[in-house]
Amino acid sequence: MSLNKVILIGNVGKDPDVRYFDSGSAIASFPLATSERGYTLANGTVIPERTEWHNIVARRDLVSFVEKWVKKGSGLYVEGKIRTRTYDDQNGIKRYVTEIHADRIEFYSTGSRPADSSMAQTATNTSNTMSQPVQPNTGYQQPGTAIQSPSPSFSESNEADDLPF
Amino acid sequence: MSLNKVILIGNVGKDPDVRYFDSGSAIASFPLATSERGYTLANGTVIPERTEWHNIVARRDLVSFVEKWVKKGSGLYVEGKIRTRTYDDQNGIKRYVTEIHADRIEFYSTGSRPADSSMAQTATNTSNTMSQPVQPNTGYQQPGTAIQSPSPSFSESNEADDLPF
Amino acid sequence: MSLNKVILIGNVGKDPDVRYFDSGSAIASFPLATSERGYTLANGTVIPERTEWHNIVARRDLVSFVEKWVKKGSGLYVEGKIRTRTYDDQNGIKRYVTEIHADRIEFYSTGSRPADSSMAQTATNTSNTMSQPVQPNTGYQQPGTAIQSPSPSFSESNEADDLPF
Amino acid sequence: MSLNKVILIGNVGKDPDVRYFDSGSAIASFPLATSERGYTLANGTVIPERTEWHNIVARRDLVSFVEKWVKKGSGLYVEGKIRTRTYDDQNGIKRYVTEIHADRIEFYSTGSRPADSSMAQTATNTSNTMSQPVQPNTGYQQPGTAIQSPSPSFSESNEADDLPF
DNA sequence: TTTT
DNA sequence: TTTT
Repeated sequence: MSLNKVILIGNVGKDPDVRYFDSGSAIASFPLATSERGYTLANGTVIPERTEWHNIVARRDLVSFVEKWVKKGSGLYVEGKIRTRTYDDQNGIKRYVTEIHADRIEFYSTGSRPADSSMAQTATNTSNTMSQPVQPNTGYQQPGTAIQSPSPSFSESNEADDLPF
Repeated sequence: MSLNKVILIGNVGKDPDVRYFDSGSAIASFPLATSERGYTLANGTVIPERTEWHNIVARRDLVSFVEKWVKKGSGLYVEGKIRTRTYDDQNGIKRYVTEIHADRIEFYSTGSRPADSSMAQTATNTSNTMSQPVQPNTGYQQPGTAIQSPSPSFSESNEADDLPF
Repeated sequence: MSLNKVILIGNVGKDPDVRYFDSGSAIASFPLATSERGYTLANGTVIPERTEWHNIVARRDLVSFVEKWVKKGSGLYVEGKIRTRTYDDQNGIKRYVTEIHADRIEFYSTGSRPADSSMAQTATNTSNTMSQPVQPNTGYQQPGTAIQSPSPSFSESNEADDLPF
Repeated sequence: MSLNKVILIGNVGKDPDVRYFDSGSAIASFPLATSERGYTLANGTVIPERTEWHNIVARRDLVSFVEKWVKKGSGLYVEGKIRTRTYDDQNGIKRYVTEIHADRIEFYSTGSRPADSSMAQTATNTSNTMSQPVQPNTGYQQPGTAIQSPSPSFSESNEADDLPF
């Protein structure tokens, strides 16, 4: 009887941090910015642009995707849930930090070039016929794709649909 | 080029706090719980239930709606955006708090009784033919309504659609 | 530069239809009802309840989940995208049918019993310690779970999070 | 116990059709395209781009917004619910058409110019200090705005927040 | 019929 | 700390 759903489109603030644990699991995290454009009211009041920073946390299959493709500046579509965790800071004071635990991460092309979507979508689809990105971290690169309620990056994206309709 | 969207269904943790300002504006806030049911893994590991608390903030027209109808225990559907603000605590330490700024709040009946939705939906609809809730805060009351991509509580909900289809 | 996202919570209208193809692929489909509660306007006009029927289509991993667990009456959370396809009817007239292609399907308990969520969540999690539903199709059964931006039924749901936080 | 929610980002296929009724109500409708980018599978299979057309229906306050600002080519963010209605075609055959009844419509800038968002947002905010678009239908114009869980076009968008935080 |  |  509960729903906790977040949908974000924004830009990555810095290269993801990826940590591996002895258990074999891993976690990737990075900041994502969403921006509300400023405007001016009828009475002349200027409402400035406002940028919101979200702490994105990725686990399991999403870790390798993030590690391989997500960079500072990447334009992303992120679905997930809100989680607030507590920790004690250096002064022993209880602190709260709210994070978005991602269930889905997709590139969201910001409009410009007709990006090649195939290579970034599937961890298992490495031997495809598409050209690989040559200099993946040179500024604006986005293996991006349009999102149609973006299919799960790993389980469904690039599988063939050999169905009669 | 940005999207910051949150959709929650959960229960209100305590009666809302409503504050009025000299400017004439007002703000209502309350905690909302969403719960992830626990489960047991194949290997026997027990994953306990997990409850997430969200700080909901309502402004403008939503304030009077919240003040009038939302109580501890209310089952709500909330749409909004994530905002993190900072403040200095009593020790002058910068603190962060993440809130959900609501764009839409609707009652979400948790299934049981065929609740009467009309009275809770519209601030302008006070003289309707429906009975008012008598003891609005006695436990499980929910003026609730099913949600069909719930229409804005105040601008669209109970207006007649005198259209030919 | 595109988004096509649907989120539904409703009830299954009849047992799913599952079809298998020579290629090895399969498809499951079933109707899902969402209901808008009726209400009475201030002027006395009665707006009746309205039920919307959605054609849900599931593919790949979701097929076996649907086949095994989804029944007439099931309360479901469905995420997906809208797709309209055309076909020629028996009179050779072009017809349109709009479907929701599911990316995620979860049970959504309608409140009542503290349902046991584990068994319905993971196709690979059959040997867990939880009791199986005995009479899975006797009316109100729902292996259901609360949804926290429900994790992918198959790729993420019941995996252990052996992480330090 | 129901949710019927659609979120779309796409482009308008042709200028909206606006109809007025004797009752004083009005309705606007237009097609919106969302596109799934094509890709090539590992085995060489080419999956072509796929465009989905959605029938958007706007009522009440949204009508005047649509009439004034939405044009063929406009990049829009649309929230609403799915509705399928029936009608008898010229041969007396029952036909179905699925529409998206919009609860919210916002411009979604496709990246390029730093568009001025103020004028398109609020029907009541006509005397603001922002310049009005001079030739609103000359191709690419978009009064657009970034969307932060976009605030209701008419009830909340450009109101001042004269709150102390 | 739109966009990239 | 990102983008427009």
